[in-house]
Amino acid sequence: MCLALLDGRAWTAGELAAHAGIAPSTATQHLHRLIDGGLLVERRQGRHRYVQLAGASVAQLLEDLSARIEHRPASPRGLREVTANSALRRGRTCYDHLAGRLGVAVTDAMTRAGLLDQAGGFALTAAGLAWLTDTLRLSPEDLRPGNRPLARGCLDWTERRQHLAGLAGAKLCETFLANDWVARIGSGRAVRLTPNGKAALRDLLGLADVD
Amino acid sequence: MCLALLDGRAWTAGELAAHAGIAPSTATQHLHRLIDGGLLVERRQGRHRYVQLAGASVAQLLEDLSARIEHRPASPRGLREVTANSALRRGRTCYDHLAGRLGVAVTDAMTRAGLLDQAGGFALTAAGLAWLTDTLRLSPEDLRPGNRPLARGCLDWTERRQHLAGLAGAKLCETFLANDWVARIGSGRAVRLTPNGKAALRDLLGLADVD
DNA sequence: GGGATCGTTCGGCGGCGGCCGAAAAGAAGC
DNA sequence: GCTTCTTTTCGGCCGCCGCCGAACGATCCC
Repeated sequence: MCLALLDGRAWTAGELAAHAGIAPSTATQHLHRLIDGGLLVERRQGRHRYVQLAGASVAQLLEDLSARIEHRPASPRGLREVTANSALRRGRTCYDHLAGRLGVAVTDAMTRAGLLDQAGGFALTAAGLAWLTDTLRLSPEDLRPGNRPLARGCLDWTERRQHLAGLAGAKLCETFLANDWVARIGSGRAVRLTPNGKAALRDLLGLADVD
Repeated sequence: MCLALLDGRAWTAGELAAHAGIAPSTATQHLHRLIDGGLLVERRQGRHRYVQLAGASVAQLLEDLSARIEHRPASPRGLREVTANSALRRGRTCYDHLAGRLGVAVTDAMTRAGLLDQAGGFALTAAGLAWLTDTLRLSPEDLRPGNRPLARGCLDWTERRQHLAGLAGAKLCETFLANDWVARIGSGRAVRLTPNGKAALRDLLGLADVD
């Protein structure tokens, strides 16, 4: 259930129970504990109860844990699973930022352009901050680091490389979705690059051949 | 046992059993699992078996987990514990780098001096790298980031702020210990700043009043 | 209001897992 | 060789914990 919630969206208790293959009553117990422990927040809406990760720090912790555990690919069976899997590898959201080959490609392009510093750790450069506000038209208020860091590296589960996370990563993903540069595939966390997005990446970051 | 091992040193199975208040046979079971899971490495030496965290990434994971769990101070009882506790708060090692008020003070001083970038994330600046090699005389080969990042922030358990971790943090701590700028108190992870260290911090970082 | 859907509460079952003690194995010192 | 010390192996016990089903409550839709 935690891994499912790593997509950042709100799930109902029933969805999570079905996803995990357990009885609804069992899911209720677990969700209560996770909420009591501060890992999840709930939002009641009619007869549904939506639960969601309590914040970016919880997502980070789960990512770190899963990165350590899941080094074996769960051997997909059948055509459906294989295509779903390859879509996930190509591009997806990771909590609230971009991941997969797409996420890593954007991160690397930003690093090449001097917008990110991956040599001394993981940080947005002054040029990077200016790029977000001037070129992408993000408001500086949105990029004020509160208790969440502006930029941080998140180990990509499929690429085994770091991609951009943190506040900047979230706002970047938000912008990509709002501009229709990427679009969600179905209801999952997989995303695909639109023709618009392809052009934007080429113009803004000199990124030519992203599949 | 994991928390005890977070000091970065090697413990014997018996020490860990006594520390955790469990029977030696029980400790053996748990240590086997931790080793099988790749979290610990062992080194057999005579009739002793030393175990140690398998690396910096394990330490980071445990730090992150403990930072989420231990927000309540475990109410020290008696004079001994209070003094031990205040020593830990003043300065200690956190796996292989400096922590406590001392660690945070050094990190902040480096940030003020433009050696660290904490605004855009957490990274060593070019000036910071030069400072480590030229002023502190660290060899550039030692600071080549392999799979471990050069700099990363580690949430300080007592200060609730970030201090410098990663490769640079480890080498910095190593240098401080080698130059006798800090010295271990007893056999624990607490450290104290020596008069030499006080002078060095003043000269190198303009850090005046560290207690 | 009636029926369907979703969620929760409660009781109870089964099994896993943590724990220990006793005994044995390995290593050091005499 | 023997003793001492540390660690491991093996059974076995106990308790917790995860699981479910059934009943109930809540909500929406017709």
